Amino acid sequence: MAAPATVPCCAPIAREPISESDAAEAAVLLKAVADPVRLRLLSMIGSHAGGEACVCDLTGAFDLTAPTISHHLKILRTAGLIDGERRGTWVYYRIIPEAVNKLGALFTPLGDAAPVLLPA
Amino acid sequence: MAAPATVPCCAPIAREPISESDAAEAAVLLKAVADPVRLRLLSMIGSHAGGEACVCDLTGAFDLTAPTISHHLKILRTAGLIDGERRGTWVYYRIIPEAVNKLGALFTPLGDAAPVLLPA
DNA sequence: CATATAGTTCGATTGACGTCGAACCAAGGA
DNA sequence: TCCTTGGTTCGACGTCAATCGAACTATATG
Repeated sequence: MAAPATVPCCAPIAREPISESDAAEAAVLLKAVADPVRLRLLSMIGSHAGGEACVCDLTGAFDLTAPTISHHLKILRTAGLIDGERRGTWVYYRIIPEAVNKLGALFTPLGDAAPVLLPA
Repeated sequence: MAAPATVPCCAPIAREPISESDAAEAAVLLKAVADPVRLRLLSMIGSHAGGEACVCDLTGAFDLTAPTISHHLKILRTAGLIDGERRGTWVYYRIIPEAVNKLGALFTPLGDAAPVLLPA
């Protein structure tokens, strides 16, 4: 049998030294997520029914003012982790799965994380 | 046959809202890794022959002074991502696989990342 | 003991980040 | 048209974080 070309050993980051530019790129994504509020926002958006959440669904969960929540959402959006769309009175945010997968791929052995994120 | 109890859909963080305390805990880990220098340090340590790297192997790769590298290593160590040990003249750092796996588990679908990190 | 080398700790500086209040824009009724 | 509600942008403030030079600790060696 064909021996596996690469032994499935460690997380990609622990297999070979990450390049300077890859590190910079990954750090942007990680910085966006390295905050308790943004982590919860991301999680609340991703796990909300229909795959999207209105800002009004989010603010209530925090002891923070609306501008602050908006600020954090903007950071997540700028990093490419979420996308927002206005429909009538409300603004709805949705997760961008590829960006989340990029994060997982950094630290997870056996690279191929399931490409599925939304059932259809 | 028994249907899978949970459909392997999305990253854990996108399956259900992360708790406030879990978010805080994860953010500590993520903050430690959300820096290009520390990301590269972690990667260089993890991918170095023997699973450990001397500080002297690391400093040369950066345009930073020794105190700064030491500072970043301390942050990684405090976060529980690496461990350091002095042997004679040099100090050797090693990755703590469980911590890295925790990071991967946050963003990777199908939870069970391979438990293997070092061949033995 | 003196000296050299490897790393860390300390103190200071500079820039980035999280937060808020106030002002502003967008949409939907009276 | 005016008012209300939902969100964002702006400006400012306080805190934290990255970096450096200088001083310090630890080990080895002459």
